[in-house]
Amino acid sequence: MGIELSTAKALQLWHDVSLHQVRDEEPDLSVRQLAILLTIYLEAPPHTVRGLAAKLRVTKPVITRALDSMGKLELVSRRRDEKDRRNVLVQRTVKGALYLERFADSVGRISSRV
Amino acid sequence: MGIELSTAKALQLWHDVSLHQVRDEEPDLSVRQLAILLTIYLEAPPHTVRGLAAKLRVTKPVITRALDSMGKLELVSRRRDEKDRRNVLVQRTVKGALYLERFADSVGRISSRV
DNA sequence: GATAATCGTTTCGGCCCCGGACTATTCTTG
DNA sequence: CAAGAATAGTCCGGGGCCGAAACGATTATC
Repeated sequence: MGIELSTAKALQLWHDVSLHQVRDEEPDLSVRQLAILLTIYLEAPPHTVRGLAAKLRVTKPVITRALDSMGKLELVSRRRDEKDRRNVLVQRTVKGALYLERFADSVGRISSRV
Repeated sequence: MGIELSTAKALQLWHDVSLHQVRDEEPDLSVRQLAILLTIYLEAPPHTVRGLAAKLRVTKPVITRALDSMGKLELVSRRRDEKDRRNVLVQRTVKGALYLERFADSVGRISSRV
């Protein structure tokens, strides 16, 4: 019921988007960072370090470091959970939403040409 | 005409594919490496270091290093151009073709669920 | 209240990538 | 044939990311 992307078109789309991403001097996110960012913005909160690590099947420091670097770019923010102060709640930001909006727009534009 | 990917579906597709890519510990390619690999396989040869660097708007060492690491994985190979021995011709390999085929298949499978 | 479990972070040594500058080789030009 | 241009590779100091392990803070268990 989905998009029905043929093999050739899938590769062409990935090629064009990757090229666009590499060329653009946007803050270059790694595959892992982008996966984390998209999970935070597309899946229902709350998001914790441990939960993200389990979902991506990576170790906790990977999440901590990615949140550090994306936090510097203000794409995400952190807040202590007051109910259980061991937890950190990862939160969305305006800049992060705009970043993904731009990204989705460029994918959409490119896909209409593939 | 193209694929007509809506903004929401574009993000969902990228999320699912990135997640799949991060989880599967396939030889982990960076965004740049994947862009180079796709360019080699989708655009018409010949491919030289200088040409790839210009197309991606990165420096030459980036291409050399990426070819080194992807060469170790046997995803691409290099050959001297006998017509002009200053040039190196980047060539496709069976493993590289299979790698991209698997990648495209997973994108196709995921897109049909988005 | 003492002990154990949980959570996020930090530390550690190692590895890879970055771009600018430089080198070696191979044409091209005059 | 000599001088310069073009090409790919290498070197260098800097920086980021990696997983395992140790750590401090907090909560749960008994």
